[in-house]
Amino acid sequence: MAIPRAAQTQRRTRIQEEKQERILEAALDVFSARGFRGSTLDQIAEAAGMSKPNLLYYFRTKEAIHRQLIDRVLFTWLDPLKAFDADGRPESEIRSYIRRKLEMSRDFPRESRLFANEILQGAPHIEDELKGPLKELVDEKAEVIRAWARSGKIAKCDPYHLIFSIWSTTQHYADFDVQVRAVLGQNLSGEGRFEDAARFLEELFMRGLAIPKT
Amino acid sequence: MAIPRAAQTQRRTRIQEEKQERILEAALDVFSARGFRGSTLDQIAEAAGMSKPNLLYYFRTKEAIHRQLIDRVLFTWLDPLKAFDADGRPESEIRSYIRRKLEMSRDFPRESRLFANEILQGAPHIEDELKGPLKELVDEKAEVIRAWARSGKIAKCDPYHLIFSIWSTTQHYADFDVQVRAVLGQNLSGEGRFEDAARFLEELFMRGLAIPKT
DNA sequence: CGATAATTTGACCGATTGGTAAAACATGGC
DNA sequence: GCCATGTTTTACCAATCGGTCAAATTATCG
Repeated sequence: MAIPRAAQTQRRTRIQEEKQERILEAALDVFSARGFRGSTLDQIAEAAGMSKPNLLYYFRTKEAIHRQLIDRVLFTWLDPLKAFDADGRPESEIRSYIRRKLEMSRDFPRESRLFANEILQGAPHIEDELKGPLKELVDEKAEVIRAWARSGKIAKCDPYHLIFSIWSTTQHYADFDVQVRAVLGQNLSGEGRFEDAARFLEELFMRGLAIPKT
Repeated sequence: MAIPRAAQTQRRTRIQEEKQERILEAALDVFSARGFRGSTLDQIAEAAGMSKPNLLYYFRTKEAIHRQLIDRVLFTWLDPLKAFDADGRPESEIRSYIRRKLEMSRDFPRESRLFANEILQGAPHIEDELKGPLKELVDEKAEVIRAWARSGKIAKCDPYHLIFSIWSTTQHYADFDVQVRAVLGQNLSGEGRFEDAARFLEELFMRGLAIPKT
């Protein structure tokens, strides 16, 4: 009898964990490139090098795979923002936040696109997480930024839109990679584009937030 | 006999044009919300208030509908950038470009999301348009910006990444609308958020591009 | 009116979808 | 060796997919 359906029991053998990891790896490839609805279990199974029923032995449904991926991404996605330190120097905090987000676009483009796909399509699976943990974290950090502005350490600005602009500019290089490459052309679309982007964005935000010298 | 398949002949009656318009309207709703692969002809047909075979009488395939939508969006999407005037004052040109792009996110969010969906999934249908017309236009305008920087009218910066950052920050409010609303919460997520965004972005870019006073 | 062309629809098709059943296979402890 | 547990595969299913077809319906026009 095959009662236990690996996914249901608490993870046991290392074999199970390895297989589940292989599936998630494959699913990340497929989901991030084609969206949830556009992806098929056959594609994921093939990418994971196993049969479809075997895949469904480790995850009960297509949604279960997607859900677990999204949960992971959401968690690691918030990490750089958490590191935002109220006691640090505003300039270096913002600068390193930009750099870290940009590094994530460079090193984890699939995760970024998975998340973007989800939001684009109305975030049907994670609306609660957005309105809950994400909002709370952003609220907290927005207050930090606002305090910096009040005490004259940076220019007065709307902290929420500042955060949005850092998110959008950095994630752009992962989510719109095809467009970026197409526009920059062959000679400029190498990995150096991330260096250029970092330089540009840091200057833009540093100047944009510097206290105007009176 | 039903020889003429409205889509194949040159458009004739006004009825045909109206029906095709209704289909494109409905398809924009569906495609922008669910992506190409995630959308079904039945959904589009229902949204357009007609049967599926009737829909296929006006467009031969699902792809044909999508293609026409994409072509339209691509065209109107380039419009604000085309208006970028080399002879204008840099400050007002950039400022009004930002404003115009932001207005498009506010007034045509579906079009923005349709485009975003396409790019996110690797732009399988429009790679040529990106590498051709889009790249050429951006190259041209990038040269304008570079000239402004050389002649000291704005700060020195990479013009391509400047354009990318304007694209990403403004389109963010359409493509990631759900997230923006969730983070801002009920009280702040009204239409006023576009005003706030405009104020923030204009200041950010104006300060970020201003010549540092020596 | 009648006739011809344009439009709309119900029934249907093969392919693919997410998912299941059950048997075959592997593995490890005794 | 044995049996029990865990894993994988073959065969299959109902539902849905994009799309076709022929018949029914509606406009158009003399």
